[in-house]
Amino acid sequence: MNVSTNMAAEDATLTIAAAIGEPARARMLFCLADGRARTATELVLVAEVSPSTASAHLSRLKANDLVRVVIQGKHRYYRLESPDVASVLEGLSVLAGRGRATVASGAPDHLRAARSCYDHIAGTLGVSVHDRLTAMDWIAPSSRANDGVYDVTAKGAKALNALGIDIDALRTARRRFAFGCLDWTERRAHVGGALGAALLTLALERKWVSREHGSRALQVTASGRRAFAAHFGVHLGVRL
Amino acid sequence: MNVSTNMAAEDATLTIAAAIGEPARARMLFCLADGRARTATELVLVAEVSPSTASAHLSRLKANDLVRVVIQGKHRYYRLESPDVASVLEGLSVLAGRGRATVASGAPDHLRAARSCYDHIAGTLGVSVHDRLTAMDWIAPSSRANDGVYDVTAKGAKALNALGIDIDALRTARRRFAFGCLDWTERRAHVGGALGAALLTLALERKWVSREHGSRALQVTASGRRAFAAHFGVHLGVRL
DNA sequence: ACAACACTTCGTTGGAGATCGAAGTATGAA
DNA sequence: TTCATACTTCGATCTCCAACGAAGTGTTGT
Repeated sequence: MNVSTNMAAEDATLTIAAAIGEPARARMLFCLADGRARTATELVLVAEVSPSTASAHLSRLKANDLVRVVIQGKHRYYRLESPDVASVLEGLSVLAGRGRATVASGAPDHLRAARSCYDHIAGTLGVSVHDRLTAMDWIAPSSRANDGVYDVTAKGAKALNALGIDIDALRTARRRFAFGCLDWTERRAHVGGALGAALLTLALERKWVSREHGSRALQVTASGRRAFAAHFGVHLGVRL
Repeated sequence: MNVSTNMAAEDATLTIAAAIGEPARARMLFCLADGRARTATELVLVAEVSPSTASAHLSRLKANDLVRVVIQGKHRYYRLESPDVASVLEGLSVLAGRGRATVASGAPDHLRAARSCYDHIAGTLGVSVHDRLTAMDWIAPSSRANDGVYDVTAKGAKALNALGIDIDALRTARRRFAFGCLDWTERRAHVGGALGAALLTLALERKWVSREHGSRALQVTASGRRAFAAHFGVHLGVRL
């Protein structure tokens, strides 16, 4: 039983890796890595293959639980199945980058500083926000330790509500409320789940950050710089 | 420049994924995931291919910096290039396991509890040891924050030396002294690097844990249970 | 009802790469 | 020296799967 389950697990793992390791599929996945959903036609364009070929690729990605699809009228919206997929993608790219580009010192600065991971904020900005939220006791590891899930404290709920985040609404969402999402480049956690998504949405709405076209990079605006300092005590130095 | 580097990075990442996503190569990598080195012939056996085929696979893995080889006489010892490779392997297997086996609730218990990751202790045991070492102020994040690297405190050096770990020797080793190695199953860090390896070696020597044949699982012995409690304050309950 | 669009399914083709055996190099052992 | 072992390189198959176009299903708009 031990060996056979091991075999099966290795098999499934290998299949996942193979699914990622094909140019057209990889392009699609990287395109979805910012957490936004795209139609099949949009993915046809980034994959640079015919619609029929793209369709085959997408159904394979779906079969392997790497993407999830929601049908809306005559459009099919594809998105990553979970933030974990984005994390693994990032892990692989760290491995890929280490060989020759150690000189370049990790990711490009604008990507290190702030970027989206799935639908929340990652990079040094994301990690800093996570750390401040923890330090200020706005969020705390949930009762069941070791599973990386967070709860919002009473103090945190008050403060976040004041910022315009409806904590109660978030709690009733079907997805995990908040969890520590591992960031490969930083080797630290940032806030994922419904709360993480709400924070990114807030930051985009208030124009604290803006998405860079066709990239996961986030630009922190001048007002955003002030806002992160005022609300969270996160000071984005010019360093790095 | 932005787009082109993005493309190149995606290309490299995709190549890594493809390298893992081939049955024979995946079997080799999983075999090496416990951090021990094996000869090419041993890997021929686990890959279940001819020597010539295995040779081609190994040179590809080497070209992609997934494994490193050290030639010793007429033997070639292959080992994973870094703990990061093992981590990515684990990340992929978490993705693979999530689809159908959510019912089985993550990894098998004996793997969750204690296992080797590369050459250090992972699983709940590894995470607990990491947390206790931090809580007792034996290790602390190094001056350059956010890079996941740890230093040993004076207090920690004394205590670890008393346990038979030669801290000074570890410091002169070419590899990183200690860092937080991300554990996908636990979503928490355990101690990696030279210190992590030394801890596993110590635990094996003193028979606190024993390796399970052909698996990364570690069996905690009765005396190990007592030792982890006495030396580190890690109490391995019967729970889970 | 009909046309335009968004995708998928099917059947065929083509090419990359996994495989092997045979032959070659290097090390160690008798 | 000679044989055996450990591993690689080379050249030739062969298998798998990505690719496409053509035809199908389903949805929206007019």
